[in-house]
This record gives sequence, structure tokens and C-alpha cells, in this order.
Amino acid sequence: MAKARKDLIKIGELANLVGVQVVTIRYYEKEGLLDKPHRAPNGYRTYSRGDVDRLRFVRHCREHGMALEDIRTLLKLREAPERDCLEVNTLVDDHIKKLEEQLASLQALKTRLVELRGKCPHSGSIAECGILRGLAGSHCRVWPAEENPAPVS
Amino acid sequence: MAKARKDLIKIGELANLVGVQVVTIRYYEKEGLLDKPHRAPNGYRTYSRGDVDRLRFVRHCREHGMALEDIRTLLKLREAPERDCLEVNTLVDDHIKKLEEQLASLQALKTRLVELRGKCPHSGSIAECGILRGLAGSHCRVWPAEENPAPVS
DNA sequence: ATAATGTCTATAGCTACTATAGAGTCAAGG
DNA sequence: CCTTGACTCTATAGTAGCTATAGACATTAT
Repeated sequence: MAKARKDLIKIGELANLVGVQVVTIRYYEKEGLLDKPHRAPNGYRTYSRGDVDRLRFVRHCREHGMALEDIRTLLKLREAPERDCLEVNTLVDDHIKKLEEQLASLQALKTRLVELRGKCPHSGSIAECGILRGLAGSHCRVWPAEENPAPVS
Repeated sequence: MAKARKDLIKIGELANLVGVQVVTIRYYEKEGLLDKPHRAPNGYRTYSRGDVDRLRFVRHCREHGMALEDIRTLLKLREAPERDCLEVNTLVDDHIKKLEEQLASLQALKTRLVELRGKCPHSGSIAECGILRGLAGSHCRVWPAEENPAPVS
């Protein structure tokens, strides 16, 4: 009949507000990043201000490249304001370290590939192509040690 | 009874030679990156020298961060030695461009996160933690424009 | 003979979503 | 009142590049 409150919004409005897709919101709910929302009598999900904030938090974390698992942890920590924020610092430090490793690995990859690209500056036949030869040869390894399987995977 | 030739190897030996897991070889076969190998009477896959080279080529490409789709293309090109190697160059150039984009995006991410980390240098209560506040606030966006959804996904 | 490997197939799981199908709900226009 | 379109619902499958698991044979070592 009458809507309970006028600051309750539907999933599409929430999606627009935060800039995510509707399906993504439902996915976050399934993954436990968002609480199960209230449902209108017709079964539609209804969200309030707090839900908007929470979703925004999740998105900000994702924009920083954090894994959903890490975000779950941060959300839990956020709900315990009396606790020490050392854990937060540690988590962020670890994430920065991960980013640094990725950066170093990508940089090495690029350097190696640019070098390889230099082996075939001009257009010629594939039989003579230095790039393919480079990729075939065992000297082409990016990583010196066998036990370091490179950033594959 | 007698093995056909002694330079035929089983899948485990191939895996050891190249440094990949057995399941990965079978996966590459399913994906069409490796030919369907001969089978011994007992049904075991048997590989020869050429198969080792091909697998090594695939791995080198993967170590350079190339997608299986790109590798498929390179493998096809490799089998047409009379053709112009322009396509190879283009593919590699594109891949280098992709790596550069990834690098830039990761670098921006890291810069932003390090800055955020600086907001909570000391251990304190979560309620006051500048990191969580930063992640919650809308000023925390890494990317200025809304239509640039950041390297999420 | 038995136990430990190695191989086989087929299937499910991983991350963070995205896409699709099929159905129900709601507001506006004719 | 009926239809059209936009929105919502659930459930399932697909993406990349593997990895893990189960259950069944084959081979090798003790």
C-alpha cells in the first residue's frame, strides 16, 4: 500500500548510485559481502542508506585490486571499531607487497618481450623470424630458475 | 612387446622435461594447442621430440604472459614458414601494449594504496583508522571518471 | 602377491564476474 | 482493459587457465 519509507531503493537504483551492475550486487550478496536485504511484498530487494555505503566500500576496495576475501576481512574489522587497526595495516601492507611483485614481474616480462620484438624489426618471412625462434629456443626463458614458474596462472 | 622407438616418451616424462604438470599437458591437448598424440597399446599417450619442442614453445609464450588464443595463432603462423612475419610482429606489439597498460594501471593502484596506507602509520583503534575511512569515502576513487570502471574484473 | 606409482577419463572447483533463459511485476499509453 | 516496455526475480552456464578429485586400469618395485 504505502511504502514503508521513501529512502528505500530498489536494486537498479542502488546499482546506478554506486555504478555497478545489478547482477554484481546479487553476486556480492551471495558471496556474503552484502547482507541479505529486506524484501518488498512483491519479492523485490529493498536497500537503505547503509547498504549504499557498504557497497561503495566494497567497490572502493575492488578498485584498489583487493580480493573479495580481503574485503570480507576488512568489512568484519570495520564492524569492530574498538579493536586495534593493526590488522587493517597488515592486510593493506600485504596487498601493497602483492602489487609490487606483480609490477616487477610484469616489468620483467615487458622488457624481455621488447627485446624479443627487436629481433624482427622488418617484415620478412616467418621462416627467418627472430621472434618465433626466440620463443622456441630454451634461451628464451624469462626466469632463470626452473622452480620459479613465472607469473603464469 | 617391444617399444616402437626409444625416443618416444610418456606424458610424465614430457611433463618433467618441460616443467609442467601432467594435467596441464592434457589440458593443452584438449584446447588444441598440442596435437592428439599417438597412443601405446595400453592407451597411454606417447610423445616424440617434436612434441617436446611444441610444448616448450607454448610454455615460453605463457611465460611471456600471452593468452592461449594468441599462442594458437602463433603456432599456426609457425607452420606457414613462407608467409610474411608481419602478423607475428603485430601480435607481439599488441601484447606489449597490453602489458604497458597493465603496468600503468597497477602503478596507479599502488601509488594510491601507499598514500592510503600513510593515513594510518601508527597502531590505534579501528574507529579512527584513516585507511578504512579512506576506503569508505567517495574521495577514495582511483579513477577520476565514472565511465572508467578501473582494472576491476 | 602386494603396494606404490603412473596413467586413463570425467567432473568440479578456483576468481570475479557476465550472459542467458524464462517468468513475474509494475507504470504508462492507447 | 490491454499491451508494451522496463524492471525484477531465480537458476544455470560461460569466461581463462589451469588445479583437484574420484574411480578405474597398468606398470613397476619389493
